[in-house]
Amino acid sequence: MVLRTGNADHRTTTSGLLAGFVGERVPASHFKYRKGVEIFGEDDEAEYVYQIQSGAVRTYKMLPDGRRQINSFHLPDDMFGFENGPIHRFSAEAVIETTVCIIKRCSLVDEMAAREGGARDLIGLVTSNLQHAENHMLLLGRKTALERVVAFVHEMDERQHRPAVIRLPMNRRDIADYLGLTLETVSRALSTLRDDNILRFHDSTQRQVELLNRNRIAELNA
Amino acid sequence: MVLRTGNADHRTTTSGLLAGFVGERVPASHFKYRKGVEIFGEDDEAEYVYQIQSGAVRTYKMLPDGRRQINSFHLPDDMFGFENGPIHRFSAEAVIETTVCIIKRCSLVDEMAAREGGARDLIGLVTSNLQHAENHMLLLGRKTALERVVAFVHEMDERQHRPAVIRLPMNRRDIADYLGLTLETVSRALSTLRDDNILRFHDSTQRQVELLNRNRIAELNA
DNA sequence: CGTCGCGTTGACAAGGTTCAAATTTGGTGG
DNA sequence: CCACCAAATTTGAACCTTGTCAACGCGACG
Repeated sequence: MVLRTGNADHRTTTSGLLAGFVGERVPASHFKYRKGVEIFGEDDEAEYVYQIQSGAVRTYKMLPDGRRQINSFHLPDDMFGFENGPIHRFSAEAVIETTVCIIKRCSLVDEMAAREGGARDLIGLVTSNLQHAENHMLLLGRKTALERVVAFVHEMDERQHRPAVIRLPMNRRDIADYLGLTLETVSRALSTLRDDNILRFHDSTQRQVELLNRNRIAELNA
Repeated sequence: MVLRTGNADHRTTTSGLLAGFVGERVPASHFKYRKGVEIFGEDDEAEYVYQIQSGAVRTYKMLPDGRRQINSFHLPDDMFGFENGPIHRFSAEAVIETTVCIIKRCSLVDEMAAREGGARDLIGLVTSNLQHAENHMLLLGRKTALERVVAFVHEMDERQHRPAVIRLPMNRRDIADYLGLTLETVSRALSTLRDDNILRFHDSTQRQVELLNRNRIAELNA
């Protein structure tokens, strides 16, 4: 089975793809959102497509009683908010202070459709999201708490290109709502991994993680 | 990679969503798969796209130790197996005896791309899968066992156009692997719904379900 | 210097899983 | 036609992983 690291690989191509448009024929502007601010809500009109310049965004769905499921985290260069229909199917919020590049959805779609191979790129964009969702369903439906947390740090590691120290922009509750757990369970799993010398924290807020044993991580992630 | 032709009943006709294409310029044939037979495997070459004529198909991913997550069930007229890349990201099996219409992936994609608005249709196809996956992540990450089973019968009810009696082609284990539960938990939840007069079984194998109170179902499904 | 947000940890509860057994059904072969 | 067996489903009981509730520590910030 091929190891698919979320949609990180597609996302990088995506940024290049978008670079070919923005500023040439598709108007774009920049916006800044402060920590915790909503970018768009479920069922809002899908007017814009977003690309992150700095910061981090969570997209999520909620149940009426407040239970929340985060679909994905978006990091610099990632696009989000692309919809086929006229309505957003989920909400988006800034996890920390975030700068985004905003493109009008209709102009992007028109331009892409007109361009040679543009349709294929758009399908690739949606497909990479679908691929991530498929992997995440397997995680949510069938993995243990420890496996989920391992998968999470692995994903973050890959998406930050295996840095010396992973920086987590989100808090434990966000991680929990992404992994279908409680924040306490996430905390305990991370402590277990720390005690097993698989990772180490580099700051007092426990948001900077060094992976001490990527082999074990990859093993546990199988 | 293999197109299993062992029990094939080979013809060349057309129906359903693809009627606009198939038989005109895109060659198609029909195949029959017996209960439990694999249609394609994860990482197989994605040579064909499939549309169900009769029967039912499950698509799923597996972990090395055998844990399984079913992404979705496909019923008559549904398409499945469409990939952007050259490789299937999951496996597909016939839940019961199933007849499918098979189209070569490359010819379908070419034809769709050439056609006016065809690209949009393809994106819509992928998007509807993504939408289902997003809803399913919410279910897997945040819903209780009873809520999941309610959501399942609701989905089956809708997809069979609210029949007098829902016919479930899949067994309890399939339902469990779709909902991220065990087959025992699914059975217990269905028994609870039966005891609460929300549904009733119409046959000895408990595969035919009558919904006695669609309002309660819709409520619980919120 | 008090408060608040965030994270960790402990004790306990509970929802779901595991293991086991009984029942039913459908299929197969004698 | 009947005996036998495998597969599917239900149900019970024990167990365990995860959730819930609470306490505590720490740093940031007004």
